[in-house]
Amino acid sequence: MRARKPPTMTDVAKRAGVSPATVSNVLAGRKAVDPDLVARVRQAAAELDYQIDRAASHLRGGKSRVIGILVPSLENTFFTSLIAAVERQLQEEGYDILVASANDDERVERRRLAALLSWRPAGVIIVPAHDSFANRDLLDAAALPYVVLDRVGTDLQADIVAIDNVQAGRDATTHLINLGHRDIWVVASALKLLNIRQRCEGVQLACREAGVKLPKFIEVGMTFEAVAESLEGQFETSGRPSAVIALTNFATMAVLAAFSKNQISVPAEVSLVGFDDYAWMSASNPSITAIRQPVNGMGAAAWDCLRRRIGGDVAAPTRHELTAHLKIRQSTRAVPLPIDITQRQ
Amino acid sequence: MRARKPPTMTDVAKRAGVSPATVSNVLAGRKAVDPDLVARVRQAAAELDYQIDRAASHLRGGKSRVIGILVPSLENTFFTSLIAAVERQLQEEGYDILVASANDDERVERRRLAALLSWRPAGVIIVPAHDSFANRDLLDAAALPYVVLDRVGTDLQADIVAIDNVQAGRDATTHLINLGHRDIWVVASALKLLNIRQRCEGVQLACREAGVKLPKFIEVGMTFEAVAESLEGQFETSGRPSAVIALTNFATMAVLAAFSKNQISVPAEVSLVGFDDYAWMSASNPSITAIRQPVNGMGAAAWDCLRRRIGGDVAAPTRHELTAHLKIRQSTRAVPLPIDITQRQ
DNA sequence: GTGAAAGCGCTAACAT
DNA sequence: ATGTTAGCGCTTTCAC
Repeated sequence: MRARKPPTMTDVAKRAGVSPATVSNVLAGRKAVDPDLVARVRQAAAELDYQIDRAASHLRGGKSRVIGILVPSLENTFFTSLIAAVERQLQEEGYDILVASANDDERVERRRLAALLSWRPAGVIIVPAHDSFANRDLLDAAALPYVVLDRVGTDLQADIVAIDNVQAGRDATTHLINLGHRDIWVVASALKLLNIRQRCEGVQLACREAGVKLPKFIEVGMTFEAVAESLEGQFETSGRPSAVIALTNFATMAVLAAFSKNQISVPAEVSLVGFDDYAWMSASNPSITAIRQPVNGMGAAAWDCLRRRIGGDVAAPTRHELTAHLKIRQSTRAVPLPIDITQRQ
Repeated sequence: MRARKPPTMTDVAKRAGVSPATVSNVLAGRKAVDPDLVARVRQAAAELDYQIDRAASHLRGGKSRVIGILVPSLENTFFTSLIAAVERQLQEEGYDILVASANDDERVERRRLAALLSWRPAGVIIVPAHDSFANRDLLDAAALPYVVLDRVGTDLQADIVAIDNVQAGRDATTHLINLGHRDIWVVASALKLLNIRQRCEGVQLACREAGVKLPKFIEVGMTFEAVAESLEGQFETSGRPSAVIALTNFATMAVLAAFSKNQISVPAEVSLVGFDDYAWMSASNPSITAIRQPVNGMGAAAWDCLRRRIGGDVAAPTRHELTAHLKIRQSTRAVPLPIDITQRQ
């Protein structure tokens, strides 16, 4: 199971009766080579099951064909879907991906990023653990192309791919307002992340546009238990909302769990708009109305941008903003009672 | 954003006034070095933000500190959780992971595997796309350690980490039988995968042990629509079961969706045991009784095994079989009517 | 169009 | 204990 060393380019060259340089040229298709030699080289390579050593190729050539991908967590489907989308694109062009998780911790992120960089990848795609993105200095120092996904500070001088979070928040809210909801709660694990704040902004915007009172924003923590507790506390002090917007896929699950625990029925008693669109949301009963982020589009856009940079594009950093779309299902419905117009503010 | 080259070991050596070899020894902690020089080297490295070039290190040293991970799909949470578990272990020991998806296609798997191997990783962890695992020849030819996860043929001469699928199927079934269920359907996207067949075996075993009639096994396809159609067809010809066991997490979702579409209430009308335990299953209403695979344990076992091999262990291939545990929630409940004893066979 | 030779950044053997 | 040297497998001038 160990020991036997893979054939080298020199082995192939000997077998084909040519020089290593020619083998290199044939296999990389870099220079014009006599068709006869091409055939001999290809056959020798096939016979030996030759596979180029990418590390050596990289070392000498300075070009690597690996991309580093660093995400805050590999336990969150949103990030792994992003990785899936990127991998789908990359592999077609002969690239591979080094994947690492920051485990939601900026110090871990720094360590993992350094590790990825030590492979001298052709580029990096990163979803920062925090939107301050303190570790970008490593990327800048490494002087390689990178794309920042999803969580992004405003003033970042870098290529960015994100969704229009304000619009996403606005669409969700407008949908609920159109259904007659006036008492909306907005729930997120943490309100400090920029993309979450932007979603909140969109919510407020929609309310102001409709002349509806602003919703309550609730930060609920990172575990199902914490979320249930927060919400139960809110129920006691403020009664119950007519609708809830959950701003992440985790929040969506946690709110559902809390409702289920408190025997609050969706959508009969409370409507729910979730975030991110995953299979379980359509399987769930009721199926969940959700804001669907274009994960594939984001992955494709990131790679598109990165490839251009690797190719030498030196244009100013770009910001790709994709649009999230509301997928309406069963978890939202019109408020059953006539709207009390005096509630408007 | 490009151009600037990272400092090399020679740069560090010059700055510290020592030889490159000493820098190497200090940084790798391989040989005893004078504390004074150690300090100088470390400082020089820090000042230059030196990061070792792992490709070069690998080329020269023959040891790589990358592990290739190949899974059938990156869209399935089960596989990405496995990756997360492995990454968590690996990174602590300075390893990184190259990740690739076979996209459920053996030919793609072959290409991706070849790509991973061309990095000459220290080892490979693979969940084969099919349990025939035709592509293992590539791995054997590469003569490097690898661990096969989850989907495994019986006679495989390799290190294997899997769960006891028979036991898992048996536990699910026994639970239902104990609740009085006698008319059980077993649902899977595809019945040909070995681990699925083993789960089915466990189901039959439990039935025979309890003297209960064997369940109906239904292959339902890979999309929600296909699953709903299959099940609806079965309802027409065979009526409805009192309980369903879904043998994968996808099947679990799809069955739920089909029930929801046909307004079949869980668990009032039908009990449901799902497979794999994910957050949404506890958030769902009703929460889903499920067979929980020890994903972290599997990842840890795989790395444990692989690391030993990398370290030179040449013992005979081992098979690590972990146990899946039934997590009982709300989607299963006792049949409401007294059991008709005449139904027993 | 092809080959010879140099060298990418590092580590392991050897010499000091 | 440290430095010198050679060379991992490849690509890239530069001769021919």
